[in-house]
Amino acid sequence: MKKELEKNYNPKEMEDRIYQNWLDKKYFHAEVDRTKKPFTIVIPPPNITGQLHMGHALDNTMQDILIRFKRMQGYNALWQPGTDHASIATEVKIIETLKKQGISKEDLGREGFLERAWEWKKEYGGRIISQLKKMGSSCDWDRERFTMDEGCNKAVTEVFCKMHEKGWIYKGSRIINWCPVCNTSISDAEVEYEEQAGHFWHIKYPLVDENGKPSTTEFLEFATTRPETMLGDTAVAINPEDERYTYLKGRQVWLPIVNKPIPVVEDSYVDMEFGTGVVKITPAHDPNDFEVGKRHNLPEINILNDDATINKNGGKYEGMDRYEARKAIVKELDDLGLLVRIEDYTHNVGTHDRCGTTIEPMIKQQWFVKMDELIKPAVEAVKTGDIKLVPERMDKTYFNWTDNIRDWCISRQLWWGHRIPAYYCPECGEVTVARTAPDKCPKCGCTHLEQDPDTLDTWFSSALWPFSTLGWPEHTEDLDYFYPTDVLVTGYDIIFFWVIRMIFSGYENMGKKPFSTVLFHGLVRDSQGRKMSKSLGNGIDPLEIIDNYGADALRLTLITGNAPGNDMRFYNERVEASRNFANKIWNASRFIMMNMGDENPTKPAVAELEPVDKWILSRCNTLIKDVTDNMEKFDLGVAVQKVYDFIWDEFCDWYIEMVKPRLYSDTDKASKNAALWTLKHVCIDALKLLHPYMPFVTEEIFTTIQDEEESIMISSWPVYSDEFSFAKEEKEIETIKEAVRSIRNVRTGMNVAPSRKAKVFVVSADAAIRDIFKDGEIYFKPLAYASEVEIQADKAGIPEDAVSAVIAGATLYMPFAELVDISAEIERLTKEEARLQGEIKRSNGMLNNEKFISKAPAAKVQEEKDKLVKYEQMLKEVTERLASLKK
RNA sequence: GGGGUCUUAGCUCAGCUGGGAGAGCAUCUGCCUUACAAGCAGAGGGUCAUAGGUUCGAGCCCUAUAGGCCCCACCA
Repeated sequence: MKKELEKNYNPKEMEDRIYQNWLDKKYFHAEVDRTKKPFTIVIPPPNITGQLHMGHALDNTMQDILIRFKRMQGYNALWQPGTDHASIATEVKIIETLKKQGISKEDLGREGFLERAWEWKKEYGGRIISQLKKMGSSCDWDRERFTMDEGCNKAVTEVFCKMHEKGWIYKGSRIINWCPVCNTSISDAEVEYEEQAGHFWHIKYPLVDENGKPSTTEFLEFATTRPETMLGDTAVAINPEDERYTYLKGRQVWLPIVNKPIPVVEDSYVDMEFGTGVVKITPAHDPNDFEVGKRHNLPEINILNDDATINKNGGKYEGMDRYEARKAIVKELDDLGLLVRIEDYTHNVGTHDRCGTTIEPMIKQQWFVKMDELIKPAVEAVKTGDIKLVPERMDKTYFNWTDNIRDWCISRQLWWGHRIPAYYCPECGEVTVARTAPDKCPKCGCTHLEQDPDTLDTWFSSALWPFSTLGWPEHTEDLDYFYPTDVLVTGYDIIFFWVIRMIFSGYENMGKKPFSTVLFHGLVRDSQGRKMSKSLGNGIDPLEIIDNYGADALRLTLITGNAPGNDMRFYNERVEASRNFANKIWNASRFIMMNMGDENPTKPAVAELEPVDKWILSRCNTLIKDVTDNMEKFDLGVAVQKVYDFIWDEFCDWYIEMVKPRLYSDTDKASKNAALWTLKHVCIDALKLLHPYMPFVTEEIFTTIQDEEESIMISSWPVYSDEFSFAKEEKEIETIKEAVRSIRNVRTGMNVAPSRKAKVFVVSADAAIRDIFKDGEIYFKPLAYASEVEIQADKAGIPEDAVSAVIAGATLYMPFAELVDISAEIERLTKEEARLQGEIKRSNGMLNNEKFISKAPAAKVQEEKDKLVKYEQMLKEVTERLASLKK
C-alpha cells in the first residue's frame, strides 16, 4: 500500500474531485447492451426555474441509491436526466423580471418574449443540474433532455394529433378555473382550496306577480357568498321534493338591479337542509350552477372580463373590480330593502396554486382531454399489480382520483410552452389539427391560417417523459431496450399531476406501462415539522449542508429513520450524526491500512481463522443478505441502518478491539494475517453495501485500501456465501460479548479505574462455556482494558466476598470485596431473579402450548427449549449468589 | 361529507408476514486508551394514545373513542 488517507475526514475537496473522476471515466453512461439486463429510472425533471431544495435532495438521493445498487448488481443501469420547461412557473418568473425593468410581456410581443424565455433557460436551466451533481447523482448526463427540446416537441405534437384523431382531445366551451392574475385557465389539479373568512349574504328576490311585475309582498330568501354573481343569474333553483316551495313551481322571480324576470327551476342538486333550500343559479360562474343550467337550458351570462373586472353585461357596474362590485351591489340591495342580513362565514375558496389568487370559474373555449376511456388501463394497471405503488396505501389515493376523474383542461393562455397544433381558417372558421402547419385551409383553400395562440399544460409534456426521453415517437433501440422503466421515485404530492398522467400516457402511446414500481417519499419538513417554504423562511439549503458536512452526510441523513411515503423532519443534529459516521468509517479504514503497512494480507485457510474472524465474517455475510433483501423491497432506511449498526457496533467497537492484540504482536504471523485479511475483506464488503448511500467517502477509502479495482461504483455487489457462514462461532462470540459486558458493568458500577488490575474467575457448569473462556485472555485484553483482567476458569482462589457478574451459563467473580456495594448488588440480583422467573414462566407457557409446538418451526421450538435450560441454570446461580450475599 | 395517516424513551423517529421493546440526539457516570473526544466504556428512562375484541401469545390484526396531520369533494 503506497497510498494513505488524509489524517482527517474532509469531504469538501474530496467530493468534487471524485465526482469529476467519475464523469471523466464515463461511469454514468449507459448504452444498449443486450448481454445485460437494463435497469432504468427517469428523473422527475426539475423546473428550469428551480433551485435545489430538500425535496429534490431526498428524491434524487433515493434514485441514486437504487441506480448505484443495481449498477453494482450488474444491471445496465440508466438514470435518464433532464429538466422541465415549467410553463407557468417560468412565465411568471420572467414576467416578474421584466416588470422590474418596466417592460410588460405584451411590449415584447410573443416572439420577443419567447426569445427572453430561451435566454433565461440558457442562463438558469443548468443551475439545478450542477446542483444535482453536487449531490453525487449518477445520471447519464450525456442523455440530458428538456421537455421543450426537439424530440419532446415532436412527441407532444404526435400525441396531441393522435388523440385528437381518436376524438379524445376536443375543444369545448366549458366551465374552467380562471386565474385573473396569470390570465390563464388552469386545471382542477392546480386549484388549491383555502379556508377563508368571508360572509354569507342573505338576500331576497321579489316574486313576479301575475302582472309580470315584481311583487311587493312575496319574496324568496336565499344566501350567497358571492353576491356580485347575481348579475349573471339566470334562474333560482329549489329541490323538487321540497314541500315548502311547491307553490313556486312554474313561477318566476324578479332579478333586481338587472331588472328582469328569471325562472324558478327544480333540481335535485339543491340541498333542502342547507340554508333556506333556495339557490340562485349563475351558470357562467359556478361549476354546479353550470350543470344545473345545462339541464334546464338556461342562458349563460358571463359577467367578468379576464382580469376579473365586471364586463358590459354588468350594466352600470362595468369596469369595476369583482370585490368593489360586490360591495356596491350589497349596498344597492340594502338600499332596495332586499338585504336580509349578513352572517360571518368561513368557507373554502379555490385559489391558484402558483400565485394564490382566488380563481374565478368561467365559461371559456378550451381544449380538453377526454378521460373516461384513457383512464381505464391506468386503473387496471394498479389493480392487477402490473404497476406497484410503494407504500401500498397510495393505491387508495390513486383510485380516489381515478374514480372521480373529470376531463383534463390542457390549454393555457400562456406563451412559454408547447403551442397547440391547431390552425384556424379566418375565412370559413375551419379548425385543422396537424403535425405540421398546413399551407392552406383544407375546406376553403384560404392561405392565411392562424395557429391557436394557446399552449399546453406543462404536465402534458411531462406525462410523456418516460418514453419521449428515450426517443419516441421514433422507434429507437433505446426505447426497445430501456422501456418500460423500472422505478419512478417521486413525492406523493404530485401523484395526480404527474404519476397518473404518465401511466395512462404510457399505456395509450406505448401500449405498455411506463414503469413497474412507483416509490413515494414524503415531504422534508423543518425541525418543528413545518413545511419548508420561502414565505416562512424556514427552508434549509441542501447546498449549505453539503458545504458544511458533505454530500454523504446529507444523503445519509435524508435516508435514515424514514419509511417510504412518510414525511420527515430535518435538523442539523441529524446531519452531524451522519457526518460522524463518515468520520468513523474513515478512521477505522485508516486503522486497517496502518496495520496492513506495505503488504497485502493473503487469504487464510479456514483453519487459520480465529473464532472472532469467523464471527465477523459470518455477521457480514448475514448483513449482505439482509441489506440486499431490504433494498430490493425499497426499505432503504432500514437497510442503511443495518449497515450503520454493523460498521459502528460490530465491526469497530467489537471486532477491531478484539483483534488488536493479534495485530500488535508479531509472534503468530498466521493469526495476524488472518486478522488483517478479515479486516480488509469485511471493510470492503461493508463499504460496498454503504456505497449507494455514501458514494464519496466509500470511493475514497476503496481506492486507497485496495489496488485491484479502480472504482467502487463499478465493483460488484457482495453476495451471500456459504463459505462465510459460521453459526457456531457466531454463538460463541455472542457469549463472550455478553461476558465482557458483564465485567465492564461490574467494574463501572464499582468505579474501578481501568488502570487497576483485576482478576476474574469464571465458574460454569457448562463445559463448552468453560472452553470459550479458556481463550478469554485473548479476547478480554483489549475489551475491558483488560491488560488488567485475567481469566481463570477455575473456582480455586475465589475470595468469599467476590463480586459476581452473571452471564449466560457462567458466573464471573471479581475479587473486589472492599469496593462492593452489597445492597446495590442485592437489588440488582433481585431484579435479575425476577426477570429470569418471568422468562422461565413465558418459556414454559410456550413450550406447554400444543399449538406452539405443532405450528412453530422446529428450530424455534428447540431454541425455546435451549433458552429455558439456560434461564433455569442462570436462575439457580442468581438465587445461590443472592442467598450468600444476604447472609 | 369521503379517504388516508399518525399517537412507541425527555426530543425526532425506526420496528419486515403477530413470538425476547430499538436507534440517533439529550441526560447522568467514568475515561485523552497507541484509528477516531466528530471518540470509548457504562447507566437511567417506555402499562407502545384510551377502551374493548380475536389469539396460547398483540406495538403489530379487528372494533370503538380521543387528539394531531394530510389528501379529495366543495352546500349556494
